[in-house]
Amino acid sequence: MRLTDYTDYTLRVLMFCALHPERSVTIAELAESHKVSKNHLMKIVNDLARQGLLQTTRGRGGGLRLLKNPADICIGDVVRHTETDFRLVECFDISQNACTLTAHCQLKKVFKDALSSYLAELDKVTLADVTRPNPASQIVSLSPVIPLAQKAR
Amino acid sequence: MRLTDYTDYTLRVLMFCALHPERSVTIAELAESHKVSKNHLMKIVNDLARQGLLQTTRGRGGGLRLLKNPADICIGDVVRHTETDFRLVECFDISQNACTLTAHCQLKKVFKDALSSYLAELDKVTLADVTRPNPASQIVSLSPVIPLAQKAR
DNA sequence: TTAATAAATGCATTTTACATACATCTTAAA
DNA sequence: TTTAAGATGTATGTAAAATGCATTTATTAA
Repeated sequence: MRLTDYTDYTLRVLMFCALHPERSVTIAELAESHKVSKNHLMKIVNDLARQGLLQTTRGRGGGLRLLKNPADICIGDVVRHTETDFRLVECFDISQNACTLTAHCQLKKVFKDALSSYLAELDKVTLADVTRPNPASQIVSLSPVIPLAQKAR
Repeated sequence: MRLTDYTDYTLRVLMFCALHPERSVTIAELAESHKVSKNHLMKIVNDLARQGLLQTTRGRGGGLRLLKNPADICIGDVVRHTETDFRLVECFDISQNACTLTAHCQLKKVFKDALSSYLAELDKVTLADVTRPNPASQIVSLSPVIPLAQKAR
């Protein structure tokens, strides 16, 4: 039970854009700073653009910009879009339900409730929440940022 | 984001045993009735035995028996054992944390909370709960069970 | 004591989703 | 008109999961 890198990177792209609202961010820049395949990011960015979350402009000086206010972008919704396969137990998929315990099988409901609960938790949080510096992170940022900057080869 | 078949089958094995407390259940029987690889079930059964949930006896007349009361077997605990990879976002794994947004990254906590919430929901339910016939299932069981029985070739 | 039955174990193979790479095209700006 | 950016489609690589195969060990009944 794990989220895909796709979801992970999607959130990072959004966060990065949210942290640089004053300028255009390029895919190349994101790929470099996060050490991810450019091609992979391309698909992610493209999907986000189709969803209306990002504005993309091609050509020199182009790049990405958030189209919505970070406070209006809900993490739960992002994850619902990126995670395509929420199949939890076989009974979920009615078309190939081979469960011979059907009469007794209440697993469906149990896992459905658990998933709802999971997503409900994510729904409480917006992009603004996860990009706003918090007390703990302030401590981290006291240390020089040079090592991190150097990492971005 | 999906559970493995391993988890799915594990729960089915437990349910099947819980539904037949009066006798020994064999792996061959489970494999046939659930249309699953016997080998796969062997590993599952073996793991359950190691966890102390099942008693296994080899040889003629052998098979499986639940060692605990179904009401004492919590679905959340079962899933915690079978799902080995709960990695949600990269930051979860400190050893290879390459997140350059660390100072601002509160994703960790968000997904940790969501996961807790997910498992907490599963913790509310026991094996006894999911094997006890409920009103809805009674309706289902009104229809003849012959088609399902025939399916088990 | 031997044949049959059932689980235990280790290794090999297949499958599948995900990730990555490659190639080509389109758009826009300098 | 060249360069920088994203768009798109296809192909390949990869790792985890699932399955298959072969052998061993334990138990019971004939």
